[in-house]
Amino acid sequence: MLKTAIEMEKAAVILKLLGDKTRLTMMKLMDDHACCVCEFVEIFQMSQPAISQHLRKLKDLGLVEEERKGQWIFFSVNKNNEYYSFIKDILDQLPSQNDKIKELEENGTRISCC
Amino acid sequence: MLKTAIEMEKAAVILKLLGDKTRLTMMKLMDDHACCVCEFVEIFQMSQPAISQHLRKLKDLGLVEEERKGQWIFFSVNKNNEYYSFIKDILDQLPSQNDKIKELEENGTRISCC
DNA sequence: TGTATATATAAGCGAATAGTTATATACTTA
DNA sequence: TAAGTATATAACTATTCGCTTATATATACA
Repeated sequence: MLKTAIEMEKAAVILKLLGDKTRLTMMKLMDDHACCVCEFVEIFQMSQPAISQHLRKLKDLGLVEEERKGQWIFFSVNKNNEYYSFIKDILDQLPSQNDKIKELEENGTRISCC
Repeated sequence: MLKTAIEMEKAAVILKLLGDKTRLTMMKLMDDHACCVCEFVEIFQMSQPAISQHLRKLKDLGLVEEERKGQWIFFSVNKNNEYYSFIKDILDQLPSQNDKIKELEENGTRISCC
């Protein structure tokens, strides 16, 4: 039953990562929109390294992917990840965080993607 | 949007609790079976206080409920909890842990409930 | 090329976490 | 009531975690 053990382990690791309010909100946002680091800095009023470190943890597990667009690097949920459906079921039960994107747009701090 | 904020916060707290392999497995087991502390001690080969402390955290959040039956206290998932459906969706994606109960029965260390 | 902006990484620190051992409490049964 | 079993709690410890500051790297543009 090695596979079972590994899957419980993996599930626990994923849930632990999602068990942080900042990362959870980031994931919810990135499931709908590609976001860059500076947007998260604005949204969470948190230092840039702190945001980068959260994203790195998510990336290390394959939960998010990045795409550079010039100056910016856009992060989004990696929907090809083996565990995406597991994560998606969780994210779908969370309240929309789109108001945060709207705020960025109103502030003029939204980085548009193209 | 206070409610939204509270719910994200609560979701993160729940996910953090589930983000521990021992607690996650306990929850999966307790979703199907009422279990007592000494069974978990046997299953996880972990000290009794360690198990009690995990259960206390789950109980403090209202995720599990307990029922004393004589000498033993049986713990099970609290299906009346406001967030049960959130948790259930997660548990349903995990591999069955019933083999662990079967092992107890084979060892003669399963405490039957009545 | 030089300066500004965006992001990543490294080192360090305080708080939280998961386990331990020791001890207290509660129930069972002889 | 005394001894045994089940569970809880307290105190302690090592590790992990999330953040900070300082610095490095990468791109844009004048």
